[in-house]
Amino acid sequence: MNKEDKIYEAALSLFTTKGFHGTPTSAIAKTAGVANGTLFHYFKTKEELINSLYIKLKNELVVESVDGVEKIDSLKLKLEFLWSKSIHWTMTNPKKMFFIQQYMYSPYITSSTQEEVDKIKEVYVDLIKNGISKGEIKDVPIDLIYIIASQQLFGMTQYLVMNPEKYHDSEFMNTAFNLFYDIIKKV
Amino acid sequence: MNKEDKIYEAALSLFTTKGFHGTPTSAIAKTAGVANGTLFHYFKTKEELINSLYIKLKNELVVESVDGVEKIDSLKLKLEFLWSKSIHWTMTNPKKMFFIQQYMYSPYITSSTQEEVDKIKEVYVDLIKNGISKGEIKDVPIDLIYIIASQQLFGMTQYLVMNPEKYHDSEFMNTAFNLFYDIIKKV
Amino acid sequence: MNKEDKIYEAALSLFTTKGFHGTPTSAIAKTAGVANGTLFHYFKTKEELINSLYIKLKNELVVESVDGVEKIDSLKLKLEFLWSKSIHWTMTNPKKMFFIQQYMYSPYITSSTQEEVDKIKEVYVDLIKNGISKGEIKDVPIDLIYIIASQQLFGMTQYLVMNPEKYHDSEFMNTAFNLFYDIIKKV
Amino acid sequence: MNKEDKIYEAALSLFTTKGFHGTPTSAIAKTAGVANGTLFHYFKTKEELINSLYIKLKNELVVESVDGVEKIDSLKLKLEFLWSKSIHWTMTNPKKMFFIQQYMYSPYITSSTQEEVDKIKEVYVDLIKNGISKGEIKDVPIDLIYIIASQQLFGMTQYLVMNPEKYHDSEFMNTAFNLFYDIIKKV
DNA sequence: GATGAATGAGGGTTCATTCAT
DNA sequence: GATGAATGAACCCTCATTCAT
Repeated sequence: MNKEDKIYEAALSLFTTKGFHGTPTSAIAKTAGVANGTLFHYFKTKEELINSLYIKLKNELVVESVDGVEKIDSLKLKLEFLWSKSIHWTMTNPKKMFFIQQYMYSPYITSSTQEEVDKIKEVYVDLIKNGISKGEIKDVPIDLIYIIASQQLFGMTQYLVMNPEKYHDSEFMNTAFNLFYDIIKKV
Repeated sequence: MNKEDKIYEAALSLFTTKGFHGTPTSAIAKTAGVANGTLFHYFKTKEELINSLYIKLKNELVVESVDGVEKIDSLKLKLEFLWSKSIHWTMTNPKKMFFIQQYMYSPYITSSTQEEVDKIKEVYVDLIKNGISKGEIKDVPIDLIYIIASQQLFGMTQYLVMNPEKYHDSEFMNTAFNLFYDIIKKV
Repeated sequence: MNKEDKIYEAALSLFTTKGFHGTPTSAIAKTAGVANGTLFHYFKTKEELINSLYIKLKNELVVESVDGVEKIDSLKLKLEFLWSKSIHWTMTNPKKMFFIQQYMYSPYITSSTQEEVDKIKEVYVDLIKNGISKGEIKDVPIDLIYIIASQQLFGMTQYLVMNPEKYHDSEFMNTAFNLFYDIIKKV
Repeated sequence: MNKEDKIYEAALSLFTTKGFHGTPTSAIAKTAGVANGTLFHYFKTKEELINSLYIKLKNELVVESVDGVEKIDSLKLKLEFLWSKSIHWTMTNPKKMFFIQQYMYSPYITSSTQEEVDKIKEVYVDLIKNGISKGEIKDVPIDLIYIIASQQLFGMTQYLVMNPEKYHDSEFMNTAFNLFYDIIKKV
């Protein structure tokens, strides 16, 4: 792994377990196995590091979830595809999802980062808009749908991380998806 | 107001706007109008302060939401009562709710605090159990229901804080509650 | 015991084990079982407390050692009497002797305290002068004799505190005294 | 001089004149001409600094006193050599000896430091053992001899620091050594 | 690019002392 | 006399960041 990625990895691990201010840059450098100053070659400041990491992970989540969705026709199946891919990513990378949840509303994440991340979510917003215009999704403000859907997804991932055996229980996972889909689908 | 409460108030305001480590204890003391050392007379450490504040607010939310619910019979109405009281508390104390959401998963909140707070949620868990046994709520793991319901409520409060005019739109609020209730009610 | 003495006792115990600056006045008050402010009724400052304690203990050592010496005639026996009484006081009050040794050269003990304590030692100085003029003690500067004799005594008490069984071995104690007396006696 | 040594030098000077707690680390750094943080680059804590300094000085005293002693045959001459070299070191470095005496029994010096320093004294202990077995030194517990001999030496240095002109009075110095040697030599 | 010694501002916390009760 | 809440100056130490190598 190159040094930049080693730094990302160390930062992810330490920020989630010790918090932003509980993690000295020296500890990140040590864990990453690089010199103290090296960190500042790749990231101008500690804040730049956490913001870059945040964007990187959000992107990763979306990119991995979205890959292949265009081949599916039905809206419900598209949503199920995205939902299960997102869940899969979380189960494979629990620390990453935990990081996202933890820093989502933190003051370390700048508004410019928020804006950049907001662009990524367009993929989902378009899908919802489409669903509403086709009458498959409730005609409720898109922001609200988006917020509630993501919160719901986060809730589910939290539950699965605490009860990982359920992840392989396909009956449960089916119920779980419906718990998600029922909120937004038009009756 | 006594000095302890003044410190709580200042801490709430500063922690939500500047973050935990962005808030020097000196700033809290100054805002509270007390001497620096006084803060440490009431709270052994800065971490003890944020944990105490967290417990206090969680308690306040539950106590104020629950007050009066015992007079209601129907489960759905009970839930609506709790839901709207919770929303009401949030709209009246947006900073407090924001604080709770922001620090919920932060490493500053110790596991012993989490345990103490978990006791409070028993009120809700009992209600859900009851609903399940009466066949009014989906027979899904209680933990899951609880997580998803609270996440959903948080999502809604976020939306309302950003769009406060909707709070007085009773049609919207009705839809909103159903968005919540539909997830958990047995079909 | 009255409060002043309780404070002295607590201070002695804490100053020897934790040091002057390692002992908050609050800890002294707590150990003494009095209120924080009470300490400052009896001693204007923390420094006044340690100085008073030092003087008190030095006095106690001399007073208890000297009591009865006037009835003895021979110089050697007078010295043996003082020596064994001093050793006895140390074995009975090891903490007190340890305190004296520890703070003897510390900057917390003011020069005015040193002067006051120096007056006490006149008893011994007179004895030495007398011995020199009678040709029983080496004709060496009195200051030197005094310093060396006390250091030697301190050395012996240290050894006895570490090997308390020797204290009851009268043969050893006899040798020990001669180790002391041989230095100063004229050959 | 390198920065570490500058810090040692400043610490020695300030600790002896102002005491441990009377010396802020900031004052040490300023006197040493380095930045505040630099001190903590070399010594994790203020306590580590004083302990390192203590060990360093004790070592220095022994190393400088012992150098050359192996070329001497007679026990008495060996002792005289060590004694006068120790006195010489003290007269050349009075602050250093004062520091050692002042902190010897202080609670800042940890027991692990004491243990490390105790190893150094083996050189002297071997000499004493040897002397006892050859019948030249009194057959008294070695610990006792060691304690008393060092206390006596300390006493002498104290006297000489207060009366430095005596240091060049060879008759006095001769008497002084005998005052030391008489205690331990077998009659 | 990589290093790590050096920096110094900043912050949490302590604690001797005061004073109203 | 006795209390203990309140004070705020002072201090140890941390740590993001720089820069000469």
